[in-house]
Amino acid sequence: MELSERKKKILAAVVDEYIKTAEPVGSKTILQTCDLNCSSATVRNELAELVGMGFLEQPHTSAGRIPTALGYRIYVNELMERQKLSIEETEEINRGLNEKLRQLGTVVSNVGTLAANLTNYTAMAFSATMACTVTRYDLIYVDANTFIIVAMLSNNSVKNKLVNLPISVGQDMIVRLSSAFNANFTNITEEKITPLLIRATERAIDDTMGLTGVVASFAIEVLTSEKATQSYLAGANHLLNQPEYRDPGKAHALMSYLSDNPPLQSIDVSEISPDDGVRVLIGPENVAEELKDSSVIVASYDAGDNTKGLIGVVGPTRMDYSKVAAKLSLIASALSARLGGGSEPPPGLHNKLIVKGDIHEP
Amino acid sequence: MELSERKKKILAAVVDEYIKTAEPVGSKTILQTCDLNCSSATVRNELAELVGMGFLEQPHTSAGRIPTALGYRIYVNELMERQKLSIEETEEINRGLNEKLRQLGTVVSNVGTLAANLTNYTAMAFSATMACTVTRYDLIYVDANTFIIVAMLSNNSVKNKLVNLPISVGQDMIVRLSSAFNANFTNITEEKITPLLIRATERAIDDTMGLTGVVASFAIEVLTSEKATQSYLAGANHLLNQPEYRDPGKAHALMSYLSDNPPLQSIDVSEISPDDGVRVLIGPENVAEELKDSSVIVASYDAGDNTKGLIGVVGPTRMDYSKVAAKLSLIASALSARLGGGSEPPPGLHNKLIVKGDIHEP
DNA sequence: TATTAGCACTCGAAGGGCGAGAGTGCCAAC
DNA sequence: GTTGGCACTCTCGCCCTTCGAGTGCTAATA
Repeated sequence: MELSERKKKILAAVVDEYIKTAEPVGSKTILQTCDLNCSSATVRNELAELVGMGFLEQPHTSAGRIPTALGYRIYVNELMERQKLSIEETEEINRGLNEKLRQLGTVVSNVGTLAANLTNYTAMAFSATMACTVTRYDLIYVDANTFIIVAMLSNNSVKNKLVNLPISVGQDMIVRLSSAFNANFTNITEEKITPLLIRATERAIDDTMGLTGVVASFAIEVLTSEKATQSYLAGANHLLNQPEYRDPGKAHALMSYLSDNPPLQSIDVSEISPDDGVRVLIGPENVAEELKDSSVIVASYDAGDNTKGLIGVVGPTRMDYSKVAAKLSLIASALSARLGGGSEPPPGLHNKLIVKGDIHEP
Repeated sequence: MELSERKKKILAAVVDEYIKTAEPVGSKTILQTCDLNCSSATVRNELAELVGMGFLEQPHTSAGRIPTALGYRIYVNELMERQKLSIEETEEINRGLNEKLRQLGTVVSNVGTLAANLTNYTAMAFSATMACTVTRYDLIYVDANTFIIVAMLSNNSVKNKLVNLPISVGQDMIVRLSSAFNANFTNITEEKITPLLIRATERAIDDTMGLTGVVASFAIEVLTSEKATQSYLAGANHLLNQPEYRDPGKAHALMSYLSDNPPLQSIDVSEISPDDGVRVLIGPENVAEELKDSSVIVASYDAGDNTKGLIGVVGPTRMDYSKVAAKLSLIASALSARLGGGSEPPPGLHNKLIVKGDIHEP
């Protein structure tokens, strides 16, 4: 079914206006915002037809019109003008990214906070890594009671741990331990590190003190955590900005849902539009009951090293799709450029050398 | 001014009841909850006197009484029975701590989430570390284009970074670099690592490729980040549970304040009661305007390695002081035991060995 | 046939009045 | 010092009315 040019104009005007004011918009208001050469009566006729088609609805017989989920969908797909971010806004995002990424700590939480701040909506960040293995162990002998485990992973990140022993251990033992691990524990996934393997190694290197077990459980812990997904909720306060969450019950329900089950998990990455890297889920298009009258905008980024990340923003269906989508898209692609290919040097570091990998903190 | 035994009983009853119901409590209700051998009229007289003394107030002439900030203060200081947590509750906290600490990642955010979950209030966690230095550098040669920096800090944590070089570097250079850093860059604070020192070292080891700079800036970054404080807000949704934040404007204002300026920063650690390690700030006792009608309960823990941490809980002045204080106190001391002295082995690891320090992740 | 002007109509939001109920304050008696 | 009793106060919830924005419809018009 094709919409006439005028209907499109009117539908777009309703959505735009409703996004701004959160109140049903009437025929007169439409006349003021977009210049159609006709009277309010004509607009009313058109509005009535749009209601019939399912793009608009009226809360009460004599109120203005508000968009339905379908209406928003048409708007997002065809009608809305793709926002160009102003230079200031682009600058702001880049500045934010530079600052946030320079600070150490989990990228995920920083990105979440950043997205929330920049869009003024509640944001979630999410990242998942594929299974990986340890490619190399280094055990650093510190003193008779102390050594450091350093493990290099297949995704090029490095993990370490300081181990204090209640008894003395010779440097030779550490060396033996190290070569045993490099021989038997590299390039295997976490499940392959069995008690059997540990027992065998202990016998092989004559380890009576359980050192093998310590290093092995470190490896298991690291690999498990690497597989684990991280998620983060930021800017919950922005929810309360929106009049549709005026009812504390609703706000509470949604917020609790968001803190417990980050909805980004259920999003199929393959469905993200390839051209701008953004996906919009409007109201009932969300599977979760709690999100049926909210919208979610998601962008995916490539965090390098086998890791895919998602950033999303949650708000009322009456959301500034155009602006938020533009911002998320920019954030995602800037992130991919910084974290992903590694072709660009990370900001704020020597540019003589390509320094890859992150600083790790406890 | 001394309160009669009966006045104390009545005041306690009012606070207890109001904490439960959030509604002004009348003389009859008091008679039901605590058995005083007198009539409601007598209670009314006592109530009137308590109002006169400033411990209670009435919202309207003919409503029941609610506690004033002063009333809560007396209650917290003298009246409330120090809750003994049930075995189940203690278990729950310990289980929570074990799980949360086994998961990798920042302790701060986990502790915050845990406190929020266990108390059903909004929680904040905060930690600050004293200045520290690098005590030892190890540079691990991986291949001609790659090496790993491992730095041991004076607070016994270990940091690392993987460096990729666009050009080849010999193993001998890495060794020279390593000994130079151990000679000149250990035990100095971040400010002492000057361009001058870097230049001098470069000349000394014949480094024309800026390697010294890379390692030095890593050291600076690590030391700076170690000084930095972390803070974290969790369980924002619990705020909306409380009827006093029914008004979305209020809820929003408080939540925004909490996300932007974690109020724990301003808390003077020295004022925390030494016996249970908890401090209670009631309503107007808070300096921040936004917290004037909320209460904050804070506990401090020792995260070991020169690090002090705070966990706090924010809620309406009508807060379950007794239970929350007990829980926070337990969480804090359990945390101190685990992170602090190092006298106890961390959970879930070999108990043959004392393993200290954390696993670090990107 | 599409558009317009006009008019009656509908419905929600806002405001005022009313009754019920909870709880007090006070007084006189014990 | 305590008690029973009674009049008083104030809020909350309810219903009613009014007001106004915006519609739907119809008949006239280009």
